[in-house]
Amino acid sequence: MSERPRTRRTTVYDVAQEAGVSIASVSFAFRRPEQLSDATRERVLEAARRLGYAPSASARGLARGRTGILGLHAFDLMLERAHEPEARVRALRDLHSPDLEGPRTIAWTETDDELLADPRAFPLYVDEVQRGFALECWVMGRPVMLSSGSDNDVSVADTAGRVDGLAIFPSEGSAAALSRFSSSIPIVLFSAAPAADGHHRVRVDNTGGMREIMAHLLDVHGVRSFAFVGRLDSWDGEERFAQYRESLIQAGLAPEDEPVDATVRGPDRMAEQLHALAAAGRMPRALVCSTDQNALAAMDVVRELGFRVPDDVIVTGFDGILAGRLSTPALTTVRQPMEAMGRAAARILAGTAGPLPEDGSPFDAVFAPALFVRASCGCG
Amino acid sequence: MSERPRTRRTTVYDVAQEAGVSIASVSFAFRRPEQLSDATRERVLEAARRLGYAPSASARGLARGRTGILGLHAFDLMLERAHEPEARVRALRDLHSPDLEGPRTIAWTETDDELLADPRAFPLYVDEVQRGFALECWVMGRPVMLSSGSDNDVSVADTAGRVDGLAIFPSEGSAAALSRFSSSIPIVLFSAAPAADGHHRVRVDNTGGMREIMAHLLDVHGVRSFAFVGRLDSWDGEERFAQYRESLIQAGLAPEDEPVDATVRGPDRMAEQLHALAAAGRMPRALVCSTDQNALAAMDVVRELGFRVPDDVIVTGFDGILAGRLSTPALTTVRQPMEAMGRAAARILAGTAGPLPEDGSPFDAVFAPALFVRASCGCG
DNA sequence: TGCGCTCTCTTAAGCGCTTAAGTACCGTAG
DNA sequence: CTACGGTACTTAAGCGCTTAAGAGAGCGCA
Repeated sequence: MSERPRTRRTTVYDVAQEAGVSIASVSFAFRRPEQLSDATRERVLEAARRLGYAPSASARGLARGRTGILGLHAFDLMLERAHEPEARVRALRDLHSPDLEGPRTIAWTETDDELLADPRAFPLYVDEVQRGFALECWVMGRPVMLSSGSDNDVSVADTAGRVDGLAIFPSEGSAAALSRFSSSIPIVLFSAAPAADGHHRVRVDNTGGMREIMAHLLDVHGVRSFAFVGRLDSWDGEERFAQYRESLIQAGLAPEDEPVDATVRGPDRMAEQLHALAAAGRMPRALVCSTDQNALAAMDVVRELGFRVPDDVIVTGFDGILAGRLSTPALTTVRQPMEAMGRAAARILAGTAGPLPEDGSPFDAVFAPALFVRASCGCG
Repeated sequence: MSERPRTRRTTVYDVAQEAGVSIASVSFAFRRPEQLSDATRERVLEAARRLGYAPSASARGLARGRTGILGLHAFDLMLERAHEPEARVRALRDLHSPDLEGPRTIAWTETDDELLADPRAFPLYVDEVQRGFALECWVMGRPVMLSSGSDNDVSVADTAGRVDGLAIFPSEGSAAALSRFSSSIPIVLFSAAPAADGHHRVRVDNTGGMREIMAHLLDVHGVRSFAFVGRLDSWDGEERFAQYRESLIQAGLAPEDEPVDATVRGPDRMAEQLHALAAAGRMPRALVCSTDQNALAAMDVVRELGFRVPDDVIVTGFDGILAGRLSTPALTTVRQPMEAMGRAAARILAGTAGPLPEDGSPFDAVFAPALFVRASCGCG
């Protein structure tokens, strides 16, 4: 441990003794100041200040039955991110090994900088949503708890036990684990399948967004050969792929049955598949990607294969993260109102989101995205 | 309220009854699995799963004497940010007024997008530090609590009562309020004055960083007329201004006594002062700014006055935020290893930062910054 | 057969608050 | 002088866990 022996925490008992009152009066001094005479209240507060009294949130939470905290949970956020720019993993380990000691200067290299300030690693979709969530909580005067963990029951239960309400970026198998808790605390799932589990939903209109992208490519650019890059392991991915296919069918084109697999974890199959398409001389005119991250990765691969973007191959994204605005060419995409979605989740959990639907069903807040036409499709 | 009547929280008693064991066994099933027979443990866990049991963190925290959470607190972060791009304030209010209701689509305008995705508002210095802090906590398997509030005693005490350790971006008057708690929980202050209060410090080498900037301007560009833009309301500001003056004196130049005041709250006096300098025909060759945010604001004003950057006036920053890389011209600045600093704070609080200095004094981790020469000084 | 040991599980005492209910006191009305 | 109501404060019972200490069963061994 890095800490010297600490003095026992100051409690209500200490303050009560110091101020010559009962512990109830100490509690009242903070929670119901109007119930005490000015003199007593001041005496108590002064004693508390003198003793460095910090009321135990655990005790308060236990007595009151709620913690006052709203939580935002992401499954394995760390791992997902650690794997992406492969170098990140190294960075994490390195920071673990050298012990910090005493007052000393910690050197820092440019390599680290390039790594740490990479907009392709931060801020991503979750970061912007998280920011909205946190801002809204602060406006309400509530602290926020951010957690990340695997989607096993224990981890989820543990998180659920710490908060009055929980917003979650769900993972593939987590829905079942989550529904279990929505009877005791409100749960908001971002971009999750409709469920009879009683949890609320905050999501973007994937169908509308994808329809806009496809309309732009079909009508403005007259594209007739497509491929979809992404995964079907999330509700967002499924909806986007479904509308992609729908749009092609409407246009009289035959969509493929499977997307080009763009996993961000494990071996990258996307490059392999794009290479295969190129080798077969069947590289499509447009790559419609499920996310901006997928799109940026796809652009790299496509260029590696000797194609120019957008001249030879058009690439589009989905989400509207900062990195897509900064890339060359800038990414044509559909932007989600991420901060607003985070805020909405917080308000739903806090119970300040307005009346529930009449029929007693949970909230299902669907946000409209906005098309941003930029250079990666040949416009702008 | 937005919530339907919720069922009472499931407790150890419920699980114990369901599984036909004592409450101690329920606790052991989670905390000391090896002390139970496989059969019993499974029976308990199954019952817990069936009942949707989420152990109360409040009760656990009370019984154990610690919460397991590390906290990061910023004073009035909201206000500070709300004031900066004036429009943000409006954005916040607007999001409060319209009630979300039932399943419905929430429209979203381009105006909002331009506002919300502005890199000059996010990510800033605190965001990058916060990210490092959160990542490190997650690596350790701990949740993070983020809070923001005024620097009155009650707010600080309240936050301190929720966590096992607290990292803080201090405000001007908060030091006194904070030192009071460092005897009961470890406290890390970012960029704070040395203090005998027993709190730890994580900071950047302001002196070294400013010396590098000044050497570059003096030696490479031969600048002989300067002004410093910033505030002296923080330790960082003080140190940077002090070294700025020192460098000028070393170069045989006479520094001014007061910086150009670049407040981000309340009326902006910087524009006024720069206008005055320009009117007097005394606009300096280089504006050395205390932060990147100050520098970006200064560039706006300088250009408004008809000067070109860097041709007429050189502008430099400090921090290395993303917005400075994206501005035109890109900002010559000194970059702090913000993520690493956030990580260091988390490790110090968790007690995994290595042994304390022999003499029992707290940690004082000083990070070396790195000079990034870009276009705003005429290089790059 | 009895003793001690291990393994498994239970009993029960808190942890530090909040709060309903109770008490003491004072001023005023009857 | 008593009755009464209001104010200011105290008493004491939890809230749902953790954990030290204890109990009981089963086992090996003398």
